[in-house]
Amino acid sequence: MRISEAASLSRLKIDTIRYYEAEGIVPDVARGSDGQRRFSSENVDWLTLLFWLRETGMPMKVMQQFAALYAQGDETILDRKEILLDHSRLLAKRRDDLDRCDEILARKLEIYEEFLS
Amino acid sequence: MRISEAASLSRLKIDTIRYYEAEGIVPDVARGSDGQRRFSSENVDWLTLLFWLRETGMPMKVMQQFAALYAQGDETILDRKEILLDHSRLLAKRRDDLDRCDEILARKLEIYEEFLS
DNA sequence: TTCTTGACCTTGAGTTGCTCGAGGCGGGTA
DNA sequence: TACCCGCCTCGAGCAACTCAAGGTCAAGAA
Repeated sequence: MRISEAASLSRLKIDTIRYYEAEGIVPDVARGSDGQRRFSSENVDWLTLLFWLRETGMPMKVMQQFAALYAQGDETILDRKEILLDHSRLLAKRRDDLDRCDEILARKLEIYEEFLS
Repeated sequence: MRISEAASLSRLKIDTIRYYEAEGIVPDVARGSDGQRRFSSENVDWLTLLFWLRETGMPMKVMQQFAALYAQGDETILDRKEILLDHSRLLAKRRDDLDRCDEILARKLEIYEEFLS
């Protein structure tokens, strides 16, 4: 498939996909005889993973590491597992942040309500 | 208190506090006779709120709006309430994102485990 | 008293991660 | 044939910091 379809499936924007490819975090994107990118469903799965990792705060540098490990093949699975476990710890921290912010908002809103009544 | 104390209490970095002030989202920071900033505990409360809003993804533009409303006084409380309610909807969306990403990570890790065993 | 240290100041440049605009190519339709 | 559409590359622009350079001032050591 072409880039627009890959974009809507992965949720990444077209520009972002091209940028990621330039940054070397999307391996093996084929090109048609017209010079346009052709994405396999494997590519799309990868892009989708990238979307979620980035959306939840993984830095580019880590994604680059992750992609480099992926490109090296199966013997790097332990390292990749470490990266994903680290990220899931980050997710937990983010959830705490959200809770904390929710509390603060609730308190502020309560004060507003008091004022408005 | 001085900027370093305000920073450690609010969790913002010193540079970020100065940047925020320059962007007009920290109202009324006093200066001592030495030209250095002096923060009141009100200032720190405000900075802390900014920290949590930003940490959870509120854009600068919205924070600027929010700060401008705050500076105008009590008759803007309804507008400020709207902004905070919007933000709390954003928090809910973020929580969904985290859950979604958690699922994806769990699935990936499962595949890794299968491979490793 | 002079010297150094440390916290603060301003200004301007650098960084990250996109995002957009300009200009160009090739394939399908009116 | 003319046009539109989706794709391409390259380079600039943007948001939100972050850091480096160079300067002031107060307090304590030599």
